[in-house]
Amino acid sequence: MDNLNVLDIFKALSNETRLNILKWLREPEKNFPAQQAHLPKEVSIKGGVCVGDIQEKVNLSQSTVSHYLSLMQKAGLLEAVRYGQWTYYRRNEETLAKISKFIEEEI
Amino acid sequence: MDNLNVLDIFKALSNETRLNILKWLREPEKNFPAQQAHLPKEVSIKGGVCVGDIQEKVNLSQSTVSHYLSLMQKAGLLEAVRYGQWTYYRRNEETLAKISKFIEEEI
DNA sequence: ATCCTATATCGATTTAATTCGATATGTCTA
DNA sequence: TAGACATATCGAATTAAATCGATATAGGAT
Repeated sequence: MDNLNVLDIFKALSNETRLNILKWLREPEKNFPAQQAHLPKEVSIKGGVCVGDIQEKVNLSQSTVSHYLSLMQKAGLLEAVRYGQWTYYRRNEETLAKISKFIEEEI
Repeated sequence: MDNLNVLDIFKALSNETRLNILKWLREPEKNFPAQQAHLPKEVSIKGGVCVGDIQEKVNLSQSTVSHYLSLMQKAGLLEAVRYGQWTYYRRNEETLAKISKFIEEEI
């Protein structure tokens, strides 16, 4: 949570599926039709999509997708919110903005 | 030369030494004292540093450094200018700018 | 307590990246 | 043309990433 772990971020971005996940999470409603179906109306995890919905879309094993999401979270690209038995992942815009700035200013 | 090869770019950026090389090439005169010592005064390869000077600084084998530079060039992060027996590598600012924009707008 | 479902972790296998020393290529100089 | 450098490429060894199925954990429902 502290400073950017630039190497882990670039490693996480070096994979087509993971890039797609990030891209799709820009517009969760559009890309994940069943989005937040498990949440009661009064709860909302803005921009969050659960692991199962993501897995269905990427067509890789459950363990692989879980691993990918965990990698991205550790790199700071995603944040996770747990609701009941579901984990909702959403973009961490702060890191995305920082890494873009980092390329402009420090690389 | 065509469009961004985003995956190759991120892979190239996923390595500390390669990141350092890019960073150092922002200020070649400062980071490579012997910079362009082989060039006659009337020739200038703006921002370019030869493989040997880079190798000396990173302290990896000649073949590894050559390979790194080639990777970065193929990814579009560097461009190479040959002068005599030397190859001068310099930053390709266009790609750097594009990748930063890509993160902002498309990931 | 038991079962079901969602997600995480483990262990193993396959595939890709790192890194080297040796060799090839290309250019300059004598 | 031969030798000396600078750089590139090759082949091999080691290390890391990708990916899976199986199993563990944790919450919800009966």
